[in-house]
Amino acid sequence: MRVATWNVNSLRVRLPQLIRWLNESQTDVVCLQEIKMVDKQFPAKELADAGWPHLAWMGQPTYNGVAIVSRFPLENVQKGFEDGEEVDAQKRVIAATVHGVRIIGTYVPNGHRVGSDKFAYKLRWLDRFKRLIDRLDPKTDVLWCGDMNIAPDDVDVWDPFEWEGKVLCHPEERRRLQSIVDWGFVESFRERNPFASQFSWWDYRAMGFQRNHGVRIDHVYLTDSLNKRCSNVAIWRDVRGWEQPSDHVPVSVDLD
DNA sequence: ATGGTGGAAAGTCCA
Repeated sequence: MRVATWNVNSLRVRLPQLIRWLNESQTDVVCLQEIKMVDKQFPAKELADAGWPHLAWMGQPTYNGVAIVSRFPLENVQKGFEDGEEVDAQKRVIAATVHGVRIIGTYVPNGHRVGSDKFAYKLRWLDRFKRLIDRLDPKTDVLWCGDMNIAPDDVDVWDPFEWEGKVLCHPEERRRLQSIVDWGFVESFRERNPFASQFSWWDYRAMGFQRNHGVRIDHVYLTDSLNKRCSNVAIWRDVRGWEQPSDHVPVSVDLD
């Protein structure tokens, strides 16, 4: 089973690319972020006709929005935190079980600038997500993927000196990510590529992709049982060079 | 250089 994550930056604009990429990559399940549409706009028929009929989505006007697109049935779909706390107006979490694997897709807040209200929201959001993970069992098959908006280490940034202490790299967000990982996750890409500097996002501005000014902020985390079943991790860099690309590329894992 | 480009949506907000 191939499972992936992709921040599409508008599913309306990127739908042809999504269907093309699903076919070329033969991906079975993909978690999407930034679909940027309300629920009634979701292209369920188009995706079903293309061969991915099992769908869950949670949109909002203009911003955010997450979805799961699958060849296989989705069970126990969860939309949002569903933790009894105040409902988050920003739609950033969706989960479902596929063939016994609990798949959680997230669009972690960007945080804008360190010290801003948005950065404080990002840290609160990560604390709340940690509590969601704490309610699960690390001995079960859990896959957490998405646009994490955090570069875990300096090697995940094109210029770590330029980025030091800034949003995506600040110690406070890295510490929170690590505390979630410490619950019982392995970061699938870094586990298999200890020293590789490969990126998943490049700024549209200032020729970011052409100059390879990128960061690796899209990740797939696996519990130990799933990590043992993982035979491959891929960052689909070429997709960034397609016509009218998202600023992010897909990241996939293969589970035997 | 607090810029730049792209997307939603119709003047800005967000990344």
